[in-house]
Parts: sequence; structure tokens; C-alpha cells
Amino acid sequence: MTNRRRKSPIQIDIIEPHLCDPALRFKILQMVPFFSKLSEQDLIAINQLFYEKGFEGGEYIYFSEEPAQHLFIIAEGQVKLLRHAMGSKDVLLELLVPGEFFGALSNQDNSIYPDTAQAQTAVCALAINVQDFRKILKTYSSVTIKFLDAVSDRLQSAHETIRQLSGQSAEKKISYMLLKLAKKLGQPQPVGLLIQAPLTRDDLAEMTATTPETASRVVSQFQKEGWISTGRQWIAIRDETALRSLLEQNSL
Amino acid sequence: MTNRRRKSPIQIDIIEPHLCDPALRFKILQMVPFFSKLSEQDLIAINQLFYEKGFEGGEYIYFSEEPAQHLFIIAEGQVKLLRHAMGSKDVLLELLVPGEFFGALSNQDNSIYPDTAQAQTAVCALAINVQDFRKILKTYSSVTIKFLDAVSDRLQSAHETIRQLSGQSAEKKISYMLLKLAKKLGQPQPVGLLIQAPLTRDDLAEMTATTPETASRVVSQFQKEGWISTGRQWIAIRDETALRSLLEQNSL
DNA sequence: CGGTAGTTTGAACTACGTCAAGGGTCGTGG
DNA sequence: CCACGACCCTTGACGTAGTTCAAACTACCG
Repeated sequence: MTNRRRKSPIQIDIIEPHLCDPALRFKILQMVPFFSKLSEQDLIAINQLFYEKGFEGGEYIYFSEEPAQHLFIIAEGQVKLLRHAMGSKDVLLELLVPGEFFGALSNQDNSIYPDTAQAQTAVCALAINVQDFRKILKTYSSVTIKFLDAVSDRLQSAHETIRQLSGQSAEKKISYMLLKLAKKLGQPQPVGLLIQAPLTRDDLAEMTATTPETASRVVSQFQKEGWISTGRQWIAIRDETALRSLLEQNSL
Repeated sequence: MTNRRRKSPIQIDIIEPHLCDPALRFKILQMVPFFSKLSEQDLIAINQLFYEKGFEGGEYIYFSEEPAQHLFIIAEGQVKLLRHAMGSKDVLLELLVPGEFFGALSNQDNSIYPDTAQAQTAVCALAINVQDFRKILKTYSSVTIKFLDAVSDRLQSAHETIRQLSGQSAEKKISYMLLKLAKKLGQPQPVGLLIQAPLTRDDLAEMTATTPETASRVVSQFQKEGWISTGRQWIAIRDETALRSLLEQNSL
């Protein structure tokens, strides 16, 4: 029930789309940073405002421009947030993991989703109506403040991404992104610190503002250096230090 | 007291650095979106928690990595938020105007400023201690929610910037940035919709992940097309539609 | 075992970065 | 008030990293 491929070291639990483990719901909500300090009483009440939604890998959860009606919290699986660029490739903004939220944040009524959410793997998400979430925020001020902190962190992270995408070589951008992903998804394995996500070269390209071909070339080169191990849809980091020192290199 | 240059159409009020007009303080706080709905009583109390700080044009307000102790609200002038890239040029993340805030947002204690703030013009800012601001948030839940909305908007804006910087030609990136700046700072003038900020080609380059030379070339070209008017440290938009349609063009 | 989706590699082209020099504008001080 | 010096802007020539197009290869799935 856990394994999936033969050669690929990636192991992702198979979950039924459209079905969340009911016992999991509560655990997930407790895990979410901005609900963590609530009493069991309160959490039970909040739990009832959420409902479950399942998605298959590749399925779209919502599209940008649609009316923003729900906030989602990931219970299982991974979700990617992306924006369609007009004349060019899509841009992959974030790869989200269980416990993280996405969807309608800024809730000036009648707003729309600014980006598109797609299930990267099979996903089980907890969804809540924007109005209901607002009610929670109004009731529990501690939740609001912690949620604010979480959004602020996202903003910092986005700013950091802007910096990294700006005026950097493809090598540096990809190196940065691998480190960022490893920090979030990394899992020690025989092959190295495995990035636990089915990540294609296209995904990597969309995250780093390059092309799949360039991503492939850089990844190959890193592998030749012995810094990473790679395969179809996966990458593992062997030498984190090497990648990190590459970032700090001055481009003479 | 208002004018400054001869040929440049830019007009920026000269303000005394290190001195805010005391009458202005109150008006500014009322103007800030997240304080707008408070009673006069409450606003007076809040007003007392802020103190004034003045900066000359070019002066640094704080540096990244310093302990993040204050939240700032701009009363007069403009502030740029930037990050130093290791081996390369700085990156200009945001250009902020009166009524906008910056500084310590996410306040897990002992945090540091993630970016550097520099006065673009002479600036008068209202500063508040992080702890005091937290108190305000705990007291007025409506403020917290509106502040959350503001931060969420910033996050959306940052995501949009990432999209625009990704895989676009220099023309498109600069076109996008001009439109963004015009929306924020634009002021109708004989020369066109003037971007009311002393903006150098370097600034523009740092915002769009290019070089000053490329920025200059693109700006010259736009001028030849008759879409904009430019000069030393200023740019005015004559044909917004042309710029916008350029963004939507597919790169065939 | 065949098909689909992901990956790799090559070769040609080009937008942009880099280096360098020259010209305009401003404001400061003589 | 003029002149100098600092700063900003422009333009050219050149090299190159990275995109683009295209084809072959490989892993996985039914």
C-alpha cells in the first residue's frame, strides 16, 4: 500500500481520491500552525466547518479567475500553485505539502483566485467556505495572528524567489530551487536526500524560469559532478554543501 | 515649496527629513487601510504608540539581517525595499508610497529584517515597536483581519512579479513594470501619465532583472514608438494600451 | 510488447550581458 | 552667473549563455 515503482526511489502513499481518512482530519487540523494552540473543544467546532475533498494526481482543484470561495488545507498529497503566462510557459509558484493552506486568503468579497491549483499527486484536502473562515478569524484572534504570520512567511519566501530568479545563471537558480525543495520535502535515502515528489524537468523549468532542456542539462551536469542523483521524475541530493557554495559564488 | 527642477516634470514636495508635520500624522493613520474603520478614540490611542522618523533621500532605513524591531508606515516620500544578491546586482522588490507599511511583519520574536529599506526620496515615516503593534492586533481584531488582507495582497503582487520575471523578454518585463508603477504612482501631466518618482535606469533594471543598458535600450525603443516619454530620472506613459497589448503578445 | 510520457543530446540562432566610450543634465562652489 | 564635476543616460561592438527545434533514447504502464 506504500510502494509504487520499481526503479524510482520515490514512495508516495496511495490514497483514495475523494476520500480522506476521517481519523486524519483532526490530526491534520492540529498540525496546522495557526490552529495548534486551540483547545480540543474549539478544534471540534472548527473541524465541523471543514469538509473533505479528494483529487486525483494531475486534477485541477481550481483555476485562476474563478470566484474565490474556499480556503484549502492539504491533508495528504501535494499541490502545485501556478499561473498561466500569456504567451509563454506556465509558472510554478509553490509546491505545497500536508499542513499547508492555499486558495482564498485575501477576502475582499467577490474576489477571484489569483492562481491555479493543481494536484501534483493524489490529494485529500480540507476545504472551508471563505465566510466560515472569516468567522473563525473573528472569533479566535490568536488564530488570525498566527495566520498572519504564516502569510507573512509566504511573502518573504516569494521575495526570496524573486531575488533568486533575478539575474542569476540557470545553474544557480536550479541549485537554489533544489535546496529549497529538499528542505521542504527532503527525506534521507540510500541515494541521498531524496526530494519526495514526482518532479519532472518541466516542473523544475517552470519553477526556475528556464526550459526543460536547460533544466535537464544542468541536472545532468550536477550529476556528473556527483552532487545529485537523478532519474525519471525524481532527484536526490548527495552533496548539499556543493550546491550551497555554488549559490554564494561570485560570477567573475 | 513644491517645485524643484526645471526640465524634469517630476514635482516632489520637499520635506524636512527628521520632521513630520504633526497635523499630518493623524491624517496618515486614518488613511492606512487597516486603521480606517477605527473610532477617533482608538486612533488617538494608537497614534501615541507611533513615533516619527525622518530620512533623507538615499538614506538607509534598515538593513537586512538586522534584528527586526519596528514596523513603519510611510507618511511622506517613497521607500524602496531591496535585497542584496550575493554575487550580483541588488534586486528592487517594491517601491512604497505614503500609507503603505514595511518592516517587521511576521513577528516570531527575535526575527530579522529579510530585506533592506532605503529612502528613495526624503521620507517621513511613522514607526512602531513590534511588541506595541502586536498589542494593537490583539486588541482590535478588525485591524488584524484588514492587515492580513493587506499582506495577502502583497503576496499576490509578489507572485505576479514572479510570473512576469519568468521567461519573458526584457521588453515585456519592463513594459509590465512601467504599467505597475504607473498604476501606483501615475499622475496625469501634459507629457503623459507621469510616474511620480525619481526613477533611474538602474532602478528599473533592478526591478526587472536586467541591466541598466538593456533598460535604457528598451526605454529608448518605446520612446521611438511614441509609447512613452522619458528623461533623466523620469518616465511618462503616453500609450498605455500599446504597452498592455505588448504583454499579451504571444512570442511566435 | 507496444505506446505514451519523460529525458537526453546536438546544432544553430539570438537576445541579452558585458565592456567601453561619449554626451547630457544637474547642482555646487567659486 | 558661469564652470566644473558628478551622476545619469545612450550607443556600439562583441561574446556567450540559454532558447529553440528536432530527433533519438529510456522508463513505465497497460
